[in-house]
Amino acid sequence: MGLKIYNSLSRQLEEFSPLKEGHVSMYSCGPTVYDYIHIGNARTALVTDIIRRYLTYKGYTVKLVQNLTDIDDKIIARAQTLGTSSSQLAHTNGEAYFEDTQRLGIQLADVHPKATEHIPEMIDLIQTLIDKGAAYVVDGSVYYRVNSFNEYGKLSRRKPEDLLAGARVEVDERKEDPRDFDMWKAAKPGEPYWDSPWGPGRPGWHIECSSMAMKHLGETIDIHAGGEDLLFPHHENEIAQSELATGKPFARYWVHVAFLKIDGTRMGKSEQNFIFLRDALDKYPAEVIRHFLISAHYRHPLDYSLESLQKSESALRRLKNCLETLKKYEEETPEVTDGNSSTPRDVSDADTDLLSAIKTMQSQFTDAMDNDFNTAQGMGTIFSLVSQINKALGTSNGVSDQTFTQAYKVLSETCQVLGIYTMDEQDTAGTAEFLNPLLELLLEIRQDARSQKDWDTSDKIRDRLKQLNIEIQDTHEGSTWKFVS
RNA sequence: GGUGGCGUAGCCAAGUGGUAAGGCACGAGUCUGCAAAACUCCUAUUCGUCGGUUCGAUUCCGACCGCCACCUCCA
Repeated sequence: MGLKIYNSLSRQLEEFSPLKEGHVSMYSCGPTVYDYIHIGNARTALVTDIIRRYLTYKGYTVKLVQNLTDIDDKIIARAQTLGTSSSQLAHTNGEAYFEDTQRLGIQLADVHPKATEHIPEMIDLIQTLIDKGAAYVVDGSVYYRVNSFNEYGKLSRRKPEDLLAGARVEVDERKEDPRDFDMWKAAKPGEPYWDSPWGPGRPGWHIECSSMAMKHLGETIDIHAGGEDLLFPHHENEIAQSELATGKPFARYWVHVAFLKIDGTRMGKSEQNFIFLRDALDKYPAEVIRHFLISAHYRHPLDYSLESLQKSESALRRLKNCLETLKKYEEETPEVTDGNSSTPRDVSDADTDLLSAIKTMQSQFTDAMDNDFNTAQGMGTIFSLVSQINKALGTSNGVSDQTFTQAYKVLSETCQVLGIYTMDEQDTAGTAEFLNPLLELLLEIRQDARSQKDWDTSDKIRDRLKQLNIEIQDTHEGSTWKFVS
């Protein structure tokens, strides 16, 4: 079964086949950098990241472009209140965006174009549209003539009369039609501007994405992603501009990510109910936040709460325990490298069972992800395998080290598609190495005390270490320690 | 008013025209000197309500109730 993607344009699940075999071009609408991003913004960025990781896992070569809108009304307004320049503010927040998303484990896109660095391309595109009679100039601003594109509304399924009936459409006497939107905004006094054939001004939001997407990915791109709020008018307008200019389909698959909610309503900057991603990252590990954000299908709303994050933390602990146990197995197993790996060895029933469970997980995980990137379901398959591995680990019923090694390999690779298991050593690793001999000594002393039933000493060591965030774990194979928070 | 979506156990959340994945919590157990940690097991005759189609519906259709979003800058 191949990959299916829900295409907002057709409102259907479609078989995915890229324009150029083996290659996928993907554009994701990035942030307007007038502030830090919140967790809701992060959801879209994360979904994009996972789609890209999965396509790569499937063997595609993916080119991902994600823009930065670094000039717009909000940036100008915010810069004024902060007493800084728009470009400085955009630069600072742009850097913060990269910092935050990378902390979340989101890989950098192949290109992160900035609007202000593509003004000539935008001017060209606007000129093309004017030449085609699809735009008109009024007082130094350029408007797109919606009436000139008869497919307008095909993405959002909005009819002209519906739009007009809304009564919330901005009234601007200078427009021929209330639906027309600006591609070039004439600069008001004091605003930053770029020169253009129509006078000083700045690009409109929609033209930015049209022109940057086409510049970096060509006239037709495979996947265009963004938050569901962008469907109208942003994406509708991108289509109108791009398709009228080129006469070709702009994007073949439109992917829209549902909102992150908080207390049942949308998390949004205007609602003032958001939580900055960086603040969340200060409290929870990146994998926990990732786990939470992908615990529901991307087209379904997800409600943010501390409780949900705690659930993710617990779930992830279960996964990590399993992975770490398997990893130890691998380290303790000398690699058999006789150059001929087909050496026959005894394969027990238990091996066969676990090996088949691993295969089942792989195919079910792929099925889940092939079904419009169903991360929630994919996660389910991962945890089912964890359960089976734990059983095998617990019973020591003759599962070979090689099988556990295989389990570790497959499980960790699968988790990495979702980005919920990083093999990077924790920053505590160095400290742990230093402390280990000391702790070994303490554990030894404690063990002596326990042998003599000196519970006071034994418990004192345990309790005092606990106060230092070091937890002693007594197992049947002796005592171990680890950091807890 | 127009458009789209959602309602599944205590909570979160997949899913299918043929009888409900997974996670968290709870409870029980294994281990332990006691704990903790870890692991195992257990938990929905039922999928908002009412009708209809069907041999059979949670899944399809209709109505209703409740919730959310977009139509204005927002991922």
